[in-house]
Amino acid sequence: MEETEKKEQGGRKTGMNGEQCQSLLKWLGETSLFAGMPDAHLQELCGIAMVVSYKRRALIFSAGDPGSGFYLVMEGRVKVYMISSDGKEQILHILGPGEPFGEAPVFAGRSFPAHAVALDDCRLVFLPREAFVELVTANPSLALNLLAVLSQRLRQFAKMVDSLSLKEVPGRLAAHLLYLSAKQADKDVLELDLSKTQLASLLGTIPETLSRILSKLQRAGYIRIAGAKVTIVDRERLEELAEVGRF
Amino acid sequence: MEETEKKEQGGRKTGMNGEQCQSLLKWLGETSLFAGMPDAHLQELCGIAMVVSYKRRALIFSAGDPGSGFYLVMEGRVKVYMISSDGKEQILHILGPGEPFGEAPVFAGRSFPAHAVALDDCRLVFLPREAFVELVTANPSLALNLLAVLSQRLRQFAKMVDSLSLKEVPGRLAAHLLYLSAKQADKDVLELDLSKTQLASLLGTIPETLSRILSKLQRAGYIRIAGAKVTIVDRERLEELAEVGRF
DNA sequence: CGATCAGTTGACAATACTCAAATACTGTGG
DNA sequence: CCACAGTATTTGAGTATTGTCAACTGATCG
Repeated sequence: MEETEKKEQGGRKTGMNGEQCQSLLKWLGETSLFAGMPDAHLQELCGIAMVVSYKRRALIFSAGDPGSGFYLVMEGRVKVYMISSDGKEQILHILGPGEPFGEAPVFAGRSFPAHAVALDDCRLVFLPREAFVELVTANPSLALNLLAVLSQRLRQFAKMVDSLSLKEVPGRLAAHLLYLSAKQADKDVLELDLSKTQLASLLGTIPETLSRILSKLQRAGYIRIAGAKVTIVDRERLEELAEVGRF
Repeated sequence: MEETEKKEQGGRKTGMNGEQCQSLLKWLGETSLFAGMPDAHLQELCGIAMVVSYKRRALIFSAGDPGSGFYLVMEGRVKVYMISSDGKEQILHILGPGEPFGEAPVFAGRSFPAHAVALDDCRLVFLPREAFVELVTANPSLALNLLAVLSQRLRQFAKMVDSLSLKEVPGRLAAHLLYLSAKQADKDVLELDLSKTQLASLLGTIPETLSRILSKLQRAGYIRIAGAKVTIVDRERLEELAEVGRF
């Protein structure tokens, strides 16, 4: 079946033939969440999994929506964020292939605490709550993987809280640039994977402020900017800045 | 045995006789983490658990310490916090009886991401990692409880990030007062359970700023302050303030 | 080609932090 | 029980960082 059928918010559920199911199984087995799970359990997982597609900018869920399950990113990137009453957004996470999101309502509370939209055209795996909980119950190693993922995320949040309250924007920016640098192959030439407006939201500030601080860092000889390409000129001082948190 | 023996940082391990072990078992069974666990497993748990005492202000662990296990608060309160390079602190959590802390390193990473100190004289249960992981493996319902606790904490953090970046101090303070109000029996007369300095740190600000904003709210007729006692005078407007985030 | 949106820059305002000092509070040793 | 030392809390004056508003440029997309 290549047929697609509409799901509420623009998501499209794709039916699977046997072959597609096989490849899904293989893919699931390679995610950190399901790594090391016996094939038999992966089979079951495939049985309850649905592949859904979202176009760039499509809303995946909103804060307050009942969380009937959670998602795993296959392709594309997803933004999880909150909005203040006057419309300003704070990005909580950007998730890429292999990463799960929306798990919180599966185990605690019953609704999503934040909003999620597709940053690119996306393919996601949706895992419905009940079936998934059964699977966790039957499968301790899955539970341990999950606990590891959530624990890791708690650490990230702790760092985020720390840097929001203890560091000024230049410090947060420096830390983010170094984070990108650590993730990439070319350690000194970074490609910003987000628009500067989105980056501002991730850093808890606004585009104007980010723009000013980027030029300030360039003038001071820390970095060089060319559109979305940022070159680290003086890594030492950038590290110092990320550490101290102020310019 | 009433004997106590020193543990590194001022913690004292208390040996148990059979009767004490029974009461520990009963207590564990009543925590949300271990609620619903069969007695047999609680027995095992008791076998690996150690009760430790910390005096007020004693350091329980520091960021970077290897996490050989995690804790459960029996009596007293514990503060989990981070420190900036210039010595300012940001409180991440205040934990009371029944609440676990330090779980992250058990499942992800190997070291504590934050510091923890006793706010009062405390009794804690310490659960060593290896033994505990085995227990989780053998006991799916424990895993689900744990997942619920971590998910709940993720929600809290999300809110914290949200309010740190999207709301100003008056908004965060208002939200906190309403939170206290919701937790207490007397809905309108609140007893601040933290010193104002500590409350400032929890709200991501400094004592001077908190002090000024408290008086500002009092002058504006939102609340009345008498030492550590805060009376909510105009709940509606306080809710409005917590919502909008600005004064 | 016009329209919308992302990014930049300037002028200004607001919020919160720093530093300093006065006062109140706490706990401890005598 | 008092005196003292060390904290907490409050207030003032000044500063700094960031947010707001507005204008302008340049890119992108129908």
